[in-house]
Amino acid sequence: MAKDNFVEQIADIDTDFPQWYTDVVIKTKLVDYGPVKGTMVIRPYGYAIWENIQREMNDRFRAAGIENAYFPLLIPMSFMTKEAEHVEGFAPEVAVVTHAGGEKLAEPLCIRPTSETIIGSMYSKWIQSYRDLPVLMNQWANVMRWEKTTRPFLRTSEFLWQEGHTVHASEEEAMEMTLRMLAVYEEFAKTCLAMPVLTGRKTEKEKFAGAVATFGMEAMMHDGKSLQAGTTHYLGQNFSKAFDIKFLDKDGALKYGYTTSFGVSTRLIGAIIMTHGDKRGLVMPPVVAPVQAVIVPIASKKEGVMEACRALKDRLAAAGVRVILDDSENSPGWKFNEWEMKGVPVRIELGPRDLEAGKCLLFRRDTLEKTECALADAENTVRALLSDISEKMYERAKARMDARIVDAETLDELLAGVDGGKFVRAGWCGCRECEDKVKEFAQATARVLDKENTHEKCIVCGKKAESTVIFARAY
RNA sequence: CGAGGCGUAGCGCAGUUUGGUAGCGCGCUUGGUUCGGGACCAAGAGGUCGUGGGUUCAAAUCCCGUCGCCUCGACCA
Repeated sequence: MAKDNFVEQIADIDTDFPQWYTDVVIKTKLVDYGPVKGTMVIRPYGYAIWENIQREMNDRFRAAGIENAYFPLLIPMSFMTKEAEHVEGFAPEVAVVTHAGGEKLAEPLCIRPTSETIIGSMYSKWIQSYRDLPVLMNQWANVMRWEKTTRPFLRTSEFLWQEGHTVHASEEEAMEMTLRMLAVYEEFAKTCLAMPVLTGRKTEKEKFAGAVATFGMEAMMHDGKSLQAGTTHYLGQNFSKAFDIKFLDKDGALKYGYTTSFGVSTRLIGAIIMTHGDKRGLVMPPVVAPVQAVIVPIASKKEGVMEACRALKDRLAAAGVRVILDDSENSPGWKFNEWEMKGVPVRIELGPRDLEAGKCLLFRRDTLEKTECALADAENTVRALLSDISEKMYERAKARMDARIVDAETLDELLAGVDGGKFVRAGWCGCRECEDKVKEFAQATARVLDKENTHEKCIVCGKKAESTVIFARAY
């Protein structure tokens, strides 16, 4: 029984999760490492996931009146330094271009770590009147942050993302936008990624450099660690003042706009892998799966088998299913394992015995269950199965997450919680010292502020709790 | 930058203690038999042992230097 040692390697998923993760990502040919440390080469199968995410996200942006645009990769250093907190936060991880055209540049250019500054500088030119507002734009782009340690998708030096940037006439409207996009992200995670998330406001310590308030969605990985899967920022007038984004209001007064920004990145692909993956490899949520169904012919040289497979493929494709037919020379067993590893939600087995009976065999990746399906009704059955898989994947992940959120009243309880792979809900007085103390004591950080304050006392100092915080170890 | 580990065929590794013909598994090529859970047989191709120097009749192996990568910390979507 010759086996790739991959299957054996991933057998100890629970004890060595990050290693499992890296192995799965590389072996399933989602990515390769790039020549520069921390960069990734996304291969077609991996990129297809991203394209599906883009398609779904663009639908939602369109519905919110947001248009796509594109801004430059290089940002003059002087732009970055205009907003004090922003430059302080990003300076350590910015890559800088000092030479070009064989000469030293008069002003260094940084490779965008995020585009608030360059977009802000353009917005200041484009906006004059309240009639120009709101400005609602998004760009799909790559950004670069020189990270010290990297992991494919979860933390790479260069990554792909979307960054939305909006300008509004009032504080209320800007804040409403910030929260609205947070809700869009949450709904997207649920519907398209089958991924439950916790959303809420970030603490001062965890907020975006330059923001007034940051909101995030946190997803729970298999090992109980938290992954920030998306953020939205209310920037107030910090950037509009730094970049002179002013408009003449109805009352004739010149006012600064209120801006927001929000983004999700290729990290979402890592989140999918870590949320749903199992010992056999990936489990792709149907909505963003590059391949939704794979047809594996059995005894393909037997009369009529390949013809039937091709006919079935054409029918499913016509019904809007992303389907492929694996007509390679590999044995059926090999194909089963290969496509399971790649997380294809539905496998369709079709052989001589099925043909005779006028049916085929459906295998669902999430539960590993097999069911029979009448060939005549394949389109409806497969589509229904795909949507059932999506729902069940969400329900299971949600149940898993809910079961692993616990409350704590003492630091020891908190430590025990995060040691056991739990999210821990606890009271917090609101001061930075107590937040740092939790990090020091339990290596856990405040992921989000809970929607309601359900705790009376701060878990660290015992003073009155200002809010309830979800603490967890994070990627 | 602090602490560990690893560089030998495309990938994963053995060989290093005790110097003596460059090995194994997977993958790849060709031909044949197979195909309902990672098939089998046969014949092949593929190597500056990370790199520079030293010791020696002889170095993947011993000594000194150097480069790169990985894991764990500090930083982060």
